[in-house]
Amino acid sequence: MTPSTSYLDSLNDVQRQAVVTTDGPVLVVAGPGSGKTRVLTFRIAHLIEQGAAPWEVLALTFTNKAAREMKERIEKVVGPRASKVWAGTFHSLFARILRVEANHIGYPTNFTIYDTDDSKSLIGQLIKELHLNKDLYNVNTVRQRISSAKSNLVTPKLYALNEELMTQDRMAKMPATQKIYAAYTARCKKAGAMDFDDLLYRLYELLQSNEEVLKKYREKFRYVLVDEFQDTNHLQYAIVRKLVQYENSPRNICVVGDDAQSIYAFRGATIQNILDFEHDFQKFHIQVFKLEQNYRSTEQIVQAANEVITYNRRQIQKRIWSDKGSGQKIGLIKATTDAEEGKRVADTIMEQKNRDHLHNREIAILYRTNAQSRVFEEYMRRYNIPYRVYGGLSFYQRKEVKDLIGYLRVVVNPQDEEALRRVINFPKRGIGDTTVDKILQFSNDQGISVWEAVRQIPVTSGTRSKINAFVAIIEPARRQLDTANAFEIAAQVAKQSGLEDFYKKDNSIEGLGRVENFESLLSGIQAFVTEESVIDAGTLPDKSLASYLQNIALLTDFDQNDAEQADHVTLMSVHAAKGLEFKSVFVTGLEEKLFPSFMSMDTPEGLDEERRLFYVAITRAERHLTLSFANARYRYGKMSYNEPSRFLNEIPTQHLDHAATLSNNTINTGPVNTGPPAARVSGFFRTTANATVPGIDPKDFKPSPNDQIKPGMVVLHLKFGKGKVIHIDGGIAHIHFNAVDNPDKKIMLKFAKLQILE
DNA sequence: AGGGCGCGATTTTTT
DNA sequence: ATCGCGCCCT
Repeated sequence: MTPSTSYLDSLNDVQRQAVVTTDGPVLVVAGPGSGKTRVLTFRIAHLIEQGAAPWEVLALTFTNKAAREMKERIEKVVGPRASKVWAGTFHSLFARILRVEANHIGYPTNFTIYDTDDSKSLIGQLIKELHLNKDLYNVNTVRQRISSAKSNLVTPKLYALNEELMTQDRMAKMPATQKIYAAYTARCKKAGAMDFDDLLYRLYELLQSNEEVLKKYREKFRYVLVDEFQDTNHLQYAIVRKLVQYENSPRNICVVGDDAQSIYAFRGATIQNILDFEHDFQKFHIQVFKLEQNYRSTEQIVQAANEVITYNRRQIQKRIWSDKGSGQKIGLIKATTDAEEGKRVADTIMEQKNRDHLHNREIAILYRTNAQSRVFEEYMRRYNIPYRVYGGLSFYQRKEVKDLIGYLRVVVNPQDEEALRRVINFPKRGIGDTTVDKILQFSNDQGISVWEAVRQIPVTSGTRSKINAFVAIIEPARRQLDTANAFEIAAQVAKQSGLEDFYKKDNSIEGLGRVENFESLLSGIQAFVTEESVIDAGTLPDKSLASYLQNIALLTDFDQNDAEQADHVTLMSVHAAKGLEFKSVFVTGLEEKLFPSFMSMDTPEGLDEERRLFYVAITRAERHLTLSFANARYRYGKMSYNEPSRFLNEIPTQHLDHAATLSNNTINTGPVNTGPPAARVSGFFRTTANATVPGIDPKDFKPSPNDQIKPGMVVLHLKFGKGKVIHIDGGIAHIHFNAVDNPDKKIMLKFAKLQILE
């Protein structure tokens, strides 16, 4: 049978090579917008068309979204067979394997997945139990150390033997970190719980310790693909290697990545893996394909990106190119304040919507830190532009959601110590910290699970009846685990636990929001039992509570693509924008110490990562790219003044829209007397003109209450000087200033500081 | 057990 | 500014 290979026609030469080279190790270096996902999905489709069984293909991604996208696109080519492909995130696919094999490593197959909060809570508990000084032992720091140890295959034993780590801990005055790590590992195991790192580490352990299982999966996964390879950590690569690197292996491994888009080094990702991959598979005729044609952006944008990235030290040589024509130059907004930046971005969006007929959904505002979103939200509302902010607290991290999930977790796995601690006395039922501590201690002393401790611990009769009240919520639900579906149990627990009433009692605005979340969790569970498809089908093909919990443990907000169709402007951090594209992109807050972040700018590595982040940001744009910065912005409650970002200077001026720059330059002022002196010289962005109106000493300036400002008044503004209020309209004052080039300003009273003169 | 106050730090984030 | 914390007092 000659398989249909017409899908190959839509690929360029390099892409096609990367798709049809199905034997032996392949490294695909894929620049932004170069059709990476296309290559990956077509490659999988091609494998299947060439006779591979779908279930022999393992395709690993980082996000559920990427996995879903990939599956959908494979299905378009090969049909329903696509659902049998093992395509998913590292964590979800490994969890799926562990659900089957966990007993080989001393875990129950219904193990709980601890999220980051659970890990932190347990570490906090251990710091307490080990009588360590919590001023010296910071929970976050310890968790980081443990996480990074696991990601580097360092077990508690190896940790103790590692002089470097132990010395670091001693230097940081936390010499018992290894002890915490060891205790943490034991307690997770005792609770039948794996944290996110464990889903990887325990799989590695399994493959390492059990020849039979290793052989089984080596034979099963004849084709292995890894997306976003630059984001993998050592542990992930170790597992991949374990699966494909062995005697007589066909080594059908294909990794796809872009070193220039590595922006997660801060959480353990290492582009060293790309270099190691080349090295590790060199003698097996590794083939390297570079996808350099960019199908996303115009030349101005692509060339600017190329220039910027040359400032980085180490990189795989490549130069992306585009045949989409020169396109528009890159816009630049120089604002005096963050508020003005917000306004000018909103103005430009209005302009683009009118002139270029852009839809809201084709526009994105990107920033380095989530805190920057506020001003943009403000102006989007003011201009009536629909928008959506991504990031922040995810649905599943909300307290009211975690509370109910906590109960459900105890129902499914009563050994789950973290969930138990969370809910045993919430809503309050008179079981205090002292009692909870006693239970934990009893559990540890007697070597029994926390649940057995709850039931057996000898206590006063008053406490006993309170504990029994709690047991009476859990036990009946447990008895129904095999017969009732997830929703039936959840609805019952929501009532009996008192959680539902607790939240409904609160009539504050936030309280109503919590009720809403609580209910939408319940309806989500209902949807889970009624709907056919679930995100990662195959873990458990049933509607049980256990199955539900497994499904949501690895979900994030991003996966709730409810409003994805809606026509709104997107506001998100640059990190969150990775992998996305928009017709028009605004990269905002381009100031030293913000982007690049002050947290990263003292080391060359940190700065390089910030630059890659900038590279990612600008390559999100298809046609319109606008960069912006403010001379002054509110940060941490005070005004701060920073130089324009060095990254701006790294874009050749020929790509920048000077017309726009000049016409908007009228209010490009330096800081007003206060703030650090402008020390940095080079670079055409350096602000030279000081447009501050002479004769005003900020010390004498006393802003008047904004509600006293009325039309006809003469007011003083720190930057613009004296002006006359023409009229006020919806909180916006139209003021005519005398001393600036662009005299008519619309000023929002909410933000403005104006002093009434007459 | 729980509320309140004062202090300190402040990026990015998937699973 | 704001949030989270830890501690102390009721």
